Amino acid sequence: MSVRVRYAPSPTGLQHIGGVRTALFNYFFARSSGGTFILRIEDTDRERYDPRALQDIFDTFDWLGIQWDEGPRVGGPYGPYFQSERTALYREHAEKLVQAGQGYYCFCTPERLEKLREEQTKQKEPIGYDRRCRSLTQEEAERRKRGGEPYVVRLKIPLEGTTTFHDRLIGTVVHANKDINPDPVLLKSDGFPTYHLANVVDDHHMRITHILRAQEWIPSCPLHVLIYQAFGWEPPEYCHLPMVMGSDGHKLSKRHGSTSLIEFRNAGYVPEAIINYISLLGWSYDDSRQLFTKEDLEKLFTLDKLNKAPAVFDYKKLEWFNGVYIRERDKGKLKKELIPFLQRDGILSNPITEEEDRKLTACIPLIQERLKFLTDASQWVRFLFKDLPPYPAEALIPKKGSKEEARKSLEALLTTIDQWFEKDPQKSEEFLRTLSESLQIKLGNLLMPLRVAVTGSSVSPPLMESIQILGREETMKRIQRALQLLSE
RNA sequence: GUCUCCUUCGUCUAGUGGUUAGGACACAGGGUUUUCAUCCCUGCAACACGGGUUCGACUCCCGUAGGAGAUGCCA
Repeated sequence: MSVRVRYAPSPTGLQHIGGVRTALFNYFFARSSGGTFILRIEDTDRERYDPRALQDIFDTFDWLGIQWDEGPRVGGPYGPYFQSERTALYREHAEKLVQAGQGYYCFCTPERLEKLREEQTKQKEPIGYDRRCRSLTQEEAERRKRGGEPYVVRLKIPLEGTTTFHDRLIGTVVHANKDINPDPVLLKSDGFPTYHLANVVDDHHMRITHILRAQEWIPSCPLHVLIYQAFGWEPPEYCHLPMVMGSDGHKLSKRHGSTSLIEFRNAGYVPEAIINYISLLGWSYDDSRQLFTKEDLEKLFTLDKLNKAPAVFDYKKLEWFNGVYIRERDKGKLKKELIPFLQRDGILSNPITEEEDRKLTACIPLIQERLKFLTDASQWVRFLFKDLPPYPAEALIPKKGSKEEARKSLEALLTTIDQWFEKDPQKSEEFLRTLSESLQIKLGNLLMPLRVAVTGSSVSPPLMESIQILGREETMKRIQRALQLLSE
């Protein structure tokens, strides 16, 4: 039987690291085993539904380059792939359970349940439904239902015995039925199913063979198995993935920093880095390999190399991956990616001018290996496109140098500009070394004032190459201004 | 409270009875370099604890401790 797996997000919030990790593992498992990857939208919570969250799902996976074989936009033989369009199916199944005596109507109001919970908390009793409506006679229940009283459908959890499921990673897990959530709601009073019902019904009808999801679902797994059993269906194979934690050991969330993919994208992360790093959260290939492209993982991913223990999300390591992928990027592609960020920071016009485009192309090789994030580009290239912001005269003086030395350096450089400008780098450097010797100023100290004069900072891309891009006129102007600053 | 899961360097991990416990990130030091970065070298640092089983346990079993997750008409 060929593998069929799904990622089933709920459009109630932005796609985050944890969800995307689950999606990726499902996707890679499908690809590496020649199976099918399905996207199903679990939009059964009408209260929390957010259309922007739906769009975010599409945007996120488009950005990552992950495509599903069945689901929204592409369709498939087991659609529709929005649960909100399948409510008749769930209602029908819930009804079937009631008729079979596996479920029952419950008329308890949210207020009563609220009070019950309060009471249980106060008495330090286990919290859960007290199964009041379970003992209603069928006639009574039917009568109240027909009378228009709001109701939910609950599952009859066996009072005794145990429920067992097998997990590919964890092994066999046994729960005592008395410990399972007492008679969970399957169908809400608004006619929509809860996660438990919709999930099981769809996974069965969509012929899902493996369920890869986070370990936070383990506690509700026996409940799902019970639903399968109530319908007389065979449950799929389970594989509960280790959770992703923040640095404090708690489930990764907002307060740990950026968690939604859109944030990473806006912060200048590159999709290759995200995919590579996330894939190593709870999975590994061997004892040393770190670098994996999406294509690699589509071939190499295997459930056997999953880890059981939760993994702490390390922003530093992600950062490293980001640098790696920026460095090995095609220059043309990098340039295209950089433009929106540079426009956002007001460095390039929108649309970009020919002159800007020429300069940008020239400076990509200068900054590529210096970027950890796409957003870093602005600080490196601003001086090439914009006037220098004011800087103090002291900035022109090297740490182990004097004002006089700085002045001398700049004057010498200004008068000899034609001898080091527009020459090949080697000759230029040769000249500057000679100049530094004749002035008795160390090369570093000779060039630092120039660097600051031209770039406005003591940290910059390679100087001579930058100056080539800046142009002779502008360079001279900046040196003159620096000299003026020193004489004030 | 109850239930379930988990436990190797600070972090991600390799390891399936006999290893100087390996790699990566981070950190520290050094080299290359006109700054920064890249690159290279070196260092740092771990089997939670206690019992078994065994000639021999990081590896198997049982406890303890610690951590996490779940206990909704959210998923």
